[in-house]
Amino acid sequence: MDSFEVPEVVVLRLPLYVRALSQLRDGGTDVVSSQQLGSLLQMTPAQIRKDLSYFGRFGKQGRGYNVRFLLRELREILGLDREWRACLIGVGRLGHAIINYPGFSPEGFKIVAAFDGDPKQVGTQIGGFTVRPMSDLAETVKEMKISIGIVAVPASEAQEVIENLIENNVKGILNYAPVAPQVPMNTVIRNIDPVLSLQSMTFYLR
Amino acid sequence: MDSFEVPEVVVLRLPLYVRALSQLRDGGTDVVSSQQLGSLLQMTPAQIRKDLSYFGRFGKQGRGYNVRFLLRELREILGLDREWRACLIGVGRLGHAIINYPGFSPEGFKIVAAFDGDPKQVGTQIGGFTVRPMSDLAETVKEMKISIGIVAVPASEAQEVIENLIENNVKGILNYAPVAPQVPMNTVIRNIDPVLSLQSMTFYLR
DNA sequence: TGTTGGTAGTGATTCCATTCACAAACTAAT
DNA sequence: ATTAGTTTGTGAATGGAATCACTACCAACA
Repeated sequence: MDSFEVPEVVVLRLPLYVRALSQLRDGGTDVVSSQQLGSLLQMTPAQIRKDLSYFGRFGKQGRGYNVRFLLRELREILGLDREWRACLIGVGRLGHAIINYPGFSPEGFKIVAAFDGDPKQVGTQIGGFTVRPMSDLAETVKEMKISIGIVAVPASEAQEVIENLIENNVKGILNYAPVAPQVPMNTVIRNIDPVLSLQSMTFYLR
Repeated sequence: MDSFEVPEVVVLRLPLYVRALSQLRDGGTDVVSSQQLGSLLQMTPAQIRKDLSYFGRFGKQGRGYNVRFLLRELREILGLDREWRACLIGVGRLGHAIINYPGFSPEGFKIVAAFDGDPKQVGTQIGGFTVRPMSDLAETVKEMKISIGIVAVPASEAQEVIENLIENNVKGILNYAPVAPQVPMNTVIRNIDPVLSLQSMTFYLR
């Protein structure tokens, strides 16, 4: 698609629209205006309309957007109309929490394998999975068609693990380690780092 | 300070500098140039210099920045030169993981109390704390000088819990619930939402 | 003590995102 | 039909952030 002409900030906002639209649909709303959506999401109607206009014309003048239709379109644009298979690397405390997190699978993100570099962890049972050694990564990724890697290893090992994933053609990385890993341009990385969030928050709290 | 003239994006980057500088210091580096820091953080030297210039003049021309000095200054600017006390709301799986997460306290963020709305959870022991009922929030926040609330309750309860915190003068919220809560302008909220991250990632993976 | 190489700080510039504002188009009611 | 009231989609205008490019400055060394 013409992914390159769409500003990244816009792509980052699309999931917010998806979530809001899902709520509206569940609440029985059939049609919504950019005005209403804007007040729900605390943003200007103009921004919503402009964002959507990058991808097509989804609304009806004088009326608004059909909730179900727009939702379906946005989910397709984001690639959410199919299942995404992910593997977890690192089955410590954080890894446990991730594998048991109930929010992923309803949204189509399925963790299908767990790995750990520590031989003591390998073979143990976690959340229905047998923990695999890192040496199995290549084979498992290929066999299970894994396209996303969720990294929950200590900071010191994160870069190495991520490089390992990338070598095995995993192009999406969700990184929980408190580092800012270097990745090639064709891979997509998202960092989850609560400490960074807190550290910028305190600036405004002093 | 003159918090209002500093763009928020700049404040969001300061913690990245803090982290990189800490690593450099631990690695024995005394002086670093914006060039070096830039290649470490994957950003342009000019941006780093401009960012820092909002707060003062920390470098020496022809030489660079003294790592320890700049680190100390940035930590002070961000308010990281003191301890921040936080409470956790919600002691389910996610809450457990948060309370046991070892990354907070080395950075000066101490969780000092845990709450839950579920009467069955109240009184149980978790990570060294006795879980308190929500009715104790006001008193505990005041007594323990809590300034940050970490929200790990189901989406349906998040808005209410957050309003409760705000009413009790907690002005910083770290929200793990998959919602975009509405907060007054004088409170600072940061959302941790891995599903949103994944949903924007897939756009580029299709 | 000059000279070379390098770097910070910063106004000017460019680039990009957001907002504005309006024509076109739809609804509903008279 | 006509009209009044909405709302979209979008070019134009605005606003703000990133980059450029230059000056002032520092260190090292011949």
